[in-house]
Amino acid sequence: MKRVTINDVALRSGVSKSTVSHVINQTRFVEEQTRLKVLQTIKDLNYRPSSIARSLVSQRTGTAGLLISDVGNPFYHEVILGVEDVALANDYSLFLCNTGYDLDRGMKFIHSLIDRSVDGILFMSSSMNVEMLDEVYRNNIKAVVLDWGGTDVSQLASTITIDFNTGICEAVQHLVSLGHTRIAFAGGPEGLWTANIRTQAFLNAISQCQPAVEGIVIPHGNLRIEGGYKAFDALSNLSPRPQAVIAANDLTALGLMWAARNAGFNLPRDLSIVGLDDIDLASRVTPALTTITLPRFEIGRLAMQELLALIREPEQTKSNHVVETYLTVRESTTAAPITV
Amino acid sequence: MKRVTINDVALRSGVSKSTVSHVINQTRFVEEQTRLKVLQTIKDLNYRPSSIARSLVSQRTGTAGLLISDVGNPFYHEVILGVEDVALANDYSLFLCNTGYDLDRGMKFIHSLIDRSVDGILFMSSSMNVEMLDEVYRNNIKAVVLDWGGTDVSQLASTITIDFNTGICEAVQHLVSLGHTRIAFAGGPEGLWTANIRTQAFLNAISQCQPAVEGIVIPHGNLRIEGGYKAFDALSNLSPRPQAVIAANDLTALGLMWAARNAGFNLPRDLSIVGLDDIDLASRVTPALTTITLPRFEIGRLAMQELLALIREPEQTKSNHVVETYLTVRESTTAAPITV
DNA sequence: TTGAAAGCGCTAACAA
DNA sequence: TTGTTAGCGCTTTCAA
Repeated sequence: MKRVTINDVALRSGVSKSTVSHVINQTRFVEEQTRLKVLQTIKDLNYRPSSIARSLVSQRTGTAGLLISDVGNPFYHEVILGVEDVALANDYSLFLCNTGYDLDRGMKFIHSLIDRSVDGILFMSSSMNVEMLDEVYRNNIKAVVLDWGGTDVSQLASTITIDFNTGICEAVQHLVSLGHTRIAFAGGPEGLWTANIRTQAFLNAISQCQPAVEGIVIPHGNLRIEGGYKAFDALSNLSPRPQAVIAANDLTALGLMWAARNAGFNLPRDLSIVGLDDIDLASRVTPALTTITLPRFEIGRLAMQELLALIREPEQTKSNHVVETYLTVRESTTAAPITV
Repeated sequence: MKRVTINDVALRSGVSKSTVSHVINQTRFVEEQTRLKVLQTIKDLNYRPSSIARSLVSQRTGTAGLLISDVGNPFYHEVILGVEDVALANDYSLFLCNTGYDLDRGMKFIHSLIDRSVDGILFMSSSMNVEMLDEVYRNNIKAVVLDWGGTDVSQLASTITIDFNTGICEAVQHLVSLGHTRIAFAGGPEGLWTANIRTQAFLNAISQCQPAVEGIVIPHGNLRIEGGYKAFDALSNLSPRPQAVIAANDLTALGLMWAARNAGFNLPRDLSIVGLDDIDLASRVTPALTTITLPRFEIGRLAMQELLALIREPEQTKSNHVVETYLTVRESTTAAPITV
């Protein structure tokens, strides 16, 4: 049960290895008759070239690493699909590297990817650092970094940043058009960059888009459902209570929603809620969640496309893409009660 | 910026390639002094052996394919973590292959994995078929199949099956001990094997564990939240209405829960609900969902361990593992109302 | 129009 | 105790 090699094909078709190779890769002219014979033999023997051997000579593997904090995070789900979509279409295979928010584990993965000579690495994990990027760069491996809050890495990699301002601005305008004048924002954990950037975008949106509106930040969330419960308590204690709230992510929004209902609220009448992320669940709860959508599938595609560009045109300068967010209106927002 | 090779190390340390190789792999005795010198040079040059070159000679890549229907499916989340856990500990890297329930796409992935000479493949996708398995087998690649409903494949691969009977039996007993005598089961789509096996397990549980209980199957769910809504309607129309329901999966259970609440039910008093899967969300909703737990992390670990065993001991016979499920009691089940 | 041969970076049998 | 050398399966130059 030995592997069929190019030699077997050559021998069986009475030609040399190089002819077989050229037939396969269409890399020089081969007489039609011999070409057909070779092709037939390949079929007969069910021959498939070893990409290992190919990689050794071509110095390219057709593989990339996908460094990600947590596959289970609904945010990444469609991002991964987008990445994979482009990868598959370009005959690239992806190594899954789930850091679990652990830097050491991340470094282990990076080394393993370097050893395996991947052509590129997609950094989609907050649990990365410049050291990793440096090491990757020194090994001449291309990298694309998604929405990282750390120091400037544009010398080492291409980057993709998500612009929360556009979406949050739309959300604020939407709420204002519904008559809301006090809008709360249920933020994430204080130390977390990905959370801070969202809170900041909210404050920007208020001052830039609707300076007349009063924006109230409810801090210390945790970007999970329980955080939404707590945010609801905090919100309830405000006086006067805001009738509209934008959450730092959809899970927080769902937590708010469920806590509000448990407190006897009629939704959306008593409280307009806007999420952020547009996870699967968002459109499937009742009332369906109005939320700020991140085009995640497109982000994934873009990231992989950029990586391929970097790999294929080594001279190409690294780019910094910005992806905009936008509001998706569903049922969880409604007109503010009329104040008499 | 050329890659550092074993030759560079050999030259720089004034020894031969083989000595360097033997130092690295500890595969024959090397005098302490030269050993140290080689080690030092490796550090100085920051040398890392190319696993591509290694694979070419060893005929082993240290890679495996993870064929999965949908990374976003919460069921697979912890399974993946388990797989990865064992993989990383054994210096194995995983190729992510997300079939998206598409057989053609699956076959494309299989071919790509064969070309890349993976040592083994984990089939965790309902969208597979025997043809794939056959092709993999013919290429001398090991395979482990998780919980597949198709024909017997024990000649081609090791298998892991999930035993729903144990968990569902426990659930039925739990409900009976709470005083319930009519128990509904909200099933999945009719054609789907993974759904049928669960319904069947429910019927078995009734007849084997608690034949005195009346079991009512509500068919045609879709294993999603909306399916739970519909199941609630169906359930409401039953007369007398069952006061306890087991759902084919957690999402269905959540749908039931939310529909019941929208209908003004007081939960769990008016309806005891049991889920199946124990997804993350299950413990975080209110009331927290009593559910039948699948030890998913362990399933993942087991699958990868079995694959490694197959790879490392080619003589080993393929095994068929059975993993048991069990009940996790939370808040969504309570005593049946006393019938006067 | 095709073949021979060198070489990608490594391991391991055979020599010394 | 270590070095020489023949591959692993392929691509690609150079020659014919």
